[in-house]
Amino acid sequence: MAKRADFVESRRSKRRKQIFEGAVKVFAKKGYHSATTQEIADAAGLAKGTLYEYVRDKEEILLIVVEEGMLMVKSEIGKAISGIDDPEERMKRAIFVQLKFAKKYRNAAKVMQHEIRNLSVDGKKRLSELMNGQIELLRSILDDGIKAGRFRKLDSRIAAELFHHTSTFYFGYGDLPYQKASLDDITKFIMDNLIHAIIKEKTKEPTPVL
Amino acid sequence: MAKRADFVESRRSKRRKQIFEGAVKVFAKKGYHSATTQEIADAAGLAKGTLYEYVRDKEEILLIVVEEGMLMVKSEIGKAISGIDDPEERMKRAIFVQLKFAKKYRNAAKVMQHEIRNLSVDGKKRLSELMNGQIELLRSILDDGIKAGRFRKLDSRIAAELFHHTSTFYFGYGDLPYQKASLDDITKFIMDNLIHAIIKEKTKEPTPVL
Amino acid sequence: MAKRADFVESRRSKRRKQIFEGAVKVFAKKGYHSATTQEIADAAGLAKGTLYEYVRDKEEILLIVVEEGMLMVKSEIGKAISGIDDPEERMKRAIFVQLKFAKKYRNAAKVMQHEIRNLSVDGKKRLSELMNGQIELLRSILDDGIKAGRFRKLDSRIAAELFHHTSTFYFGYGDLPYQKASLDDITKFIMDNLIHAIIKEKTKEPTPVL
Amino acid sequence: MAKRADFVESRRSKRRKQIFEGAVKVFAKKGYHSATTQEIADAAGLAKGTLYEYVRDKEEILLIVVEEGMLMVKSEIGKAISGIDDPEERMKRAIFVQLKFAKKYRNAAKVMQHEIRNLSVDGKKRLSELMNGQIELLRSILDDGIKAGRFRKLDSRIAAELFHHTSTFYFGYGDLPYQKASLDDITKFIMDNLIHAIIKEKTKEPTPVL
DNA sequence: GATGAATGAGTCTTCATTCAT
DNA sequence: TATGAATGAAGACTCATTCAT
Repeated sequence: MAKRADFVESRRSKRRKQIFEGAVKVFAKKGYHSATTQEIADAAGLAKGTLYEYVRDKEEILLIVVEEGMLMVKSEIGKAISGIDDPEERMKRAIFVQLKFAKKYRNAAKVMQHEIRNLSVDGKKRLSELMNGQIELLRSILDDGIKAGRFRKLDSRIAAELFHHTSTFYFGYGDLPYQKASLDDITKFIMDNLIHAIIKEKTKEPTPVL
Repeated sequence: MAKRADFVESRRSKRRKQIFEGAVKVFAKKGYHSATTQEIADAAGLAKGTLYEYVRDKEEILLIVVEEGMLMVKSEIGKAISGIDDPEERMKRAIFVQLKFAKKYRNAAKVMQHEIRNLSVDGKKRLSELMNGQIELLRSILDDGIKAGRFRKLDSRIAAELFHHTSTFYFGYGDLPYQKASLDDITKFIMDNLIHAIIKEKTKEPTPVL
Repeated sequence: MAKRADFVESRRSKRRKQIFEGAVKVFAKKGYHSATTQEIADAAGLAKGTLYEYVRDKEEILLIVVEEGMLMVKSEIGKAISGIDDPEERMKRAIFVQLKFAKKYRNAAKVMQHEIRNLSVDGKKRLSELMNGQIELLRSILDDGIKAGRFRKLDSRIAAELFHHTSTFYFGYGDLPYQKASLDDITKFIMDNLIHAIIKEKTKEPTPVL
Repeated sequence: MAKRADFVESRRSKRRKQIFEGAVKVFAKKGYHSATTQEIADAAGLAKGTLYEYVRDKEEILLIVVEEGMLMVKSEIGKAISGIDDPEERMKRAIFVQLKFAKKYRNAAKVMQHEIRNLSVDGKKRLSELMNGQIELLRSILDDGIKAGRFRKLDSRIAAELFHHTSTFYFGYGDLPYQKASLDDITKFIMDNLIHAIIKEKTKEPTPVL
């Protein structure tokens, strides 16, 4: 039994958690570039030097934040749609999870939306796979719905990307003065209306005369 | 005839244009924070000191970029919908202009989407008004369509904000490796499908017998 | 008759006067280093470029201020002591002129006291001669008084330098929060007390008994 | 025993000392404004970044220099007059300490005299208290002497300020070409002559005839 | 002569990263 | 491992001086 190694590993993961939570707070308030490693270390309850024991450089901190956030959403979506068969319901739930996540992890979400572009090429690649996984999940839901004749015949990949993006919009909402709607109103709007973009309307066929 | 003043003014606006174009290039490639004033000056064909003759600080450069971009879109939308009455057509054209703009001024658009949050409170306020104007334009189109019974009865303000945001999504598209769709495909998708989120489906009323 | 040359010369001297007055205002408020040539030009009612028609560089502006100021004091002292014979009276008047000058040209005085050290070696030499002339004037008054048995036998050169410096103290007075005495009180103090440092006291010889 | 805290504190004060000594050298040679932080850091034997670990900004460096200098003089004066009762002797010693200090810390003194005006309002306030303390010390000596009938009845506050200033004159002496007297000669002059400005001359009272 | 736009060298200051303890 | 002092490269901004008009 690799008790020693386990102990080491558990400390590492505890530290990563600390860093994630500290960094989310700081990034959300000041953005990636304006945040200093000192502030992140403080928020994480670590010394600046210690930070660098667990992280190659500042970019890796951003990567931790984004990855950790993605994994959380993905896992929650998985739970939310398991056991559900109806495509429309599955789609709605998947979207709803993203919106719910935005409320709970507003800061991480904000960071994810805005700071991805600050990553290096390598960082983007590493992240791209995660986002791709999430989008493919949405896509599979859409494809099922199309096959079942419940959704419009559309490019499911693009639709998935757009839906994914729409929920990120929701994440950063409120930063600009003109953005005054409540998050709940936006949720409702998306669930009630945007969904029509994909659902095939049941056009009431004119009942035959006679 | 204030010839002198005119000359001075025309030079100022020429310089602002130079700065706009230089800054757009640099911001698009490196983002606001990573761009240096030296790089912007170089791209604008000005000396660093000259830059500061026309701009209070780095933030004002960003503001110029965003404002100029907004004004361009606004003016193009205005032209595109003038003389058109049909709400659906107006809406489609408004969206199409935004998408077209994204192709032409890809860099400015990218900057607008990503760097707004880097503005100071004052800068955000100044910008917020511009964005608000644009959103209100979309909203009025939606309201007309709702009144005419062509659009679903929905919260037109939120719808306008979402549409506005959706087109900005399009702007930054392509930055991440997984984003492989062509811009034309996305345009088509939005025009063909997303529009259903607002259009009231024409349930074919049974034509009256006789 | 060199009319043309005269005209040119009169404009030059008019400009120097403008520069002197503008620079005094600006230097007094901000000090030599913190003053910009733009501010000086503005205060002088000239364009920045025009300033450089009359002045080699910024240092020469300081030189103009200091020289002009010195010449003014010197000329006023000359007038004040002409026709007076009593050494004590002459000394008092010389000092008084310096103090009076300080009230009238407070700004120039402040500048003179503080910014001389900012001059280049050449500038210092040029100025040093002027100050030296003023000190020698005081010294000659002191020497006369010593010869006449009215002043203590002291190193008249050092005494002159110290008196000269004492009045410059007066110039900058009030800049620091603790300096609360009125200028008039200080004048009175110097005239009434400091003068005893040089005057030979008439020790009342005990009148012989009988 | 707070050994750790002590160690930290001792390093801080060691660094402040280094900065004080480096800055004094540089300021004395070039003045506050012309000195660069790089030069100061070099003179202090620190990296530029390290400088800013111990100092908020350039102004604080000046403040350190002036404060440290003041404290040194104050402490030396205290030692010099302790145990002495005769007012004239106390006054002479106080002055002498200032003069002696000028020889030993010529550079610091020069800086103190010239650069105080470059301080911000806050800096001036902070410093003003220190100078005030020193002046009040001189004043108390003067007041004692007046009460004892040894000094002329004069405004002791103004006298203290003037004496304080007179010794600062001595500090910067030698900068201008015309200033050729030796420091020792000036010391002698002040001790022998300037003191008469305050001392009440002993008019030999006729000894009562029995 | 007068002007003020243009220039770029020069400065302060910040902050990611290293490393001795 | 943990720490935080030390480092210096990098960047925003200023301003004396020049020069085309």
